[in-house]
Amino acid sequence: MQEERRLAVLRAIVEDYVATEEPVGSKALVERHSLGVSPATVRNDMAVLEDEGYITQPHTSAGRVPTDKGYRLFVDRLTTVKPMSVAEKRAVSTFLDGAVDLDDVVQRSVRVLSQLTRQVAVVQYPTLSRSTVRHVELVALAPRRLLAVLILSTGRVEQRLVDLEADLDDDVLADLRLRVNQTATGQVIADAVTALRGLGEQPPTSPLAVYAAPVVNALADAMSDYRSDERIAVGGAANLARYGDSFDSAVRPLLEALEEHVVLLKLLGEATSGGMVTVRIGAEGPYEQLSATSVVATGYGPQDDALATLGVVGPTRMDYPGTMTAVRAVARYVSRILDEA
Amino acid sequence: MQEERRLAVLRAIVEDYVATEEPVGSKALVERHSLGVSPATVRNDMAVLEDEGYITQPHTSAGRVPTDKGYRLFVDRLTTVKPMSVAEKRAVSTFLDGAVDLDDVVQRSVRVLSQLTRQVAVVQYPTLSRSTVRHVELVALAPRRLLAVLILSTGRVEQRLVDLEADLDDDVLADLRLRVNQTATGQVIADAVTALRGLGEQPPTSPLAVYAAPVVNALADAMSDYRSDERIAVGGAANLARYGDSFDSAVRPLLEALEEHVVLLKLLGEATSGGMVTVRIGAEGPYEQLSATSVVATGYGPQDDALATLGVVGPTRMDYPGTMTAVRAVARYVSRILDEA
DNA sequence: ATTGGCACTCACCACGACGGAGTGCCAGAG
DNA sequence: CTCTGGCACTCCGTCGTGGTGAGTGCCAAT
Repeated sequence: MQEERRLAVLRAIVEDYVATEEPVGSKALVERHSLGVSPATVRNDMAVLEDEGYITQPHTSAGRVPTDKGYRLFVDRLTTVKPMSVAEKRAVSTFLDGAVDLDDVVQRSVRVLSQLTRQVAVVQYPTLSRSTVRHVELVALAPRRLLAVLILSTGRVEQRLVDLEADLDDDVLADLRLRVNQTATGQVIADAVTALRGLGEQPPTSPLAVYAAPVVNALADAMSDYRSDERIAVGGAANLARYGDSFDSAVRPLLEALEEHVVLLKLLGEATSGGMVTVRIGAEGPYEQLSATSVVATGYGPQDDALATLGVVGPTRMDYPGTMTAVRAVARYVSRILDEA
Repeated sequence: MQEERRLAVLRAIVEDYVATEEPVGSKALVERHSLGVSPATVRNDMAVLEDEGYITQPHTSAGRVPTDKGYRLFVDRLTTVKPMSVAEKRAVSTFLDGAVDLDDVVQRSVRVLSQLTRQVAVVQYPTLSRSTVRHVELVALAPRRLLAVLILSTGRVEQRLVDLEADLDDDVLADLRLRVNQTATGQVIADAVTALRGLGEQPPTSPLAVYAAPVVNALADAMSDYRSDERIAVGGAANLARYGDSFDSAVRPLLEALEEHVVLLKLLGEATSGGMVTVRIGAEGPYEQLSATSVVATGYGPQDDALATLGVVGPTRMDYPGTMTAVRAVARYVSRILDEA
């Protein structure tokens, strides 16, 4: 009985604190929420909640503020899924449907997500590891230089300049193009890399010998290099301005992190699939300096295959239910678009 | 005589204010710079400078602060070119030399520039308007869908998905590819667009009729669309954290501007070439809200052809000589790289 | 034209008083 | 055993107060 009410109190505290950004006291609580008990009772509950570590008071005789542990409990057990408004849904779909290519999809996603959550949004470009090679194109740029273009099943296009040690011959180039495509097209990129390596080792007598190696290297480089060096898009940094207070403690380290894409990737964490949204609260994350920020993320990809991750970062004091549904919705929608492509 | 000293005083004020970020008084001035006159004299000079609008005092009986007009005079007449240190030069060259393709060059430039100036750096991707079409590739993705890849002389690659109204035939595709390349390759993109439009109008009897139009449209779209929607890279936003004070007045609007690439492009302004660095100070710029920020920019491109612009944005109170040389140096270096490619 | 002197002006800081929100505890009621 | 009303206490934030010091403007002297 009392246990239930205590949780209700915690929920109320979190909601009020998120809304007002100010420590919330017992009196204000019973006024704003119809808990059906008196402030004194709430005070007792709050004392217990504080003992258990779910809330603290910044100073004696100030209201209470949720701790990381409090937010955790709130997220795990107290959130009621809040559906998106029709207007929001339409906004997402119309905005994302206008995308012309994969890059555009990602960039638009960042935009919608940051606008929807009024937070900093981060979207990882779909990982290549599971994608396959659609086509390889070799284009002569100069007598001894060509451009290798790699087209992947996700629609992503990678390019590499290749310098040769001998002048190009159109016929040889055509031959090489044919062979490379025969070897790589349709393969998952991991397999394509090994297959190509084989192709690179031509008997020195073959007219291909001079060209094959550098081209193969460039392609393999583009593939494997790209797999680890995963790109991401960031948007909504202007929302950081809303922090107002706590500039040094929260905004500065976050601004720094936003430029370090490696950090961001680690922050987003492992992609989870199937509509599961991961929430990492404050110090639960891997970075000391970001102990005042939370991450709400989820995986996305065709067939809900979690090719990549998207999410938002924001202050621990954030609207978790709203953010979670927004993240989930955008992930779903992007996944569906990738399905179609 | 006095006129000269007054300018020296202005220079000293600007330098001190930039260094200390605090209003500078007459006594401190004569101590830090060997002006050879007494504080009282300096005070008289400062009174004149204030009358002429080059400096102001934030409050009565506080030190003086340069006005926009003061910075302008400083930049136009009082800056002594400050060469970069050898270490800095080497840092720029080694960092930029590692770039693998055009995108990488741009991204690395942003990084170096922001680190060098400790300011927010902005680099516009080379404009396409003067670049020529190197090659067009058409790749079948599905029976009724193909990917059009546009390769330009700058090394940039654009892609567009094309949906067809009839199933693809390999021969027709090859024919189309050939024709498109014959029409477009080597042309400046403006010309390529008109030439392609002609190609799009096939007699309905031709087997090409069904395919040509959508493909041509996609390509023309990619070209003309891209010309206006110019991309830019931004870096060093973390340096905004150094503003510390004046958060609302300076950081917030700037953060907002950084996401609006259109705004940034306008801010960078027209590309200037030939080593000329443009400085726009505070309210001289086109945006009311950015009246506390200055822009230092210059054009760059192969043969110093000002294909695009790069620069930094920062507080009006910034180290103009240092920033100008850094911007100039990076622009030179990037131009040289583009020359080679 | 420059300088030293002098009175004046404020921003800034430290100090202390005070009001108010909020708490913890206790005794009484259900 | 749980809830409630009352009460004393704590402490943050704010506001006025006065002192301090950097800096100025003006003036008479050099």
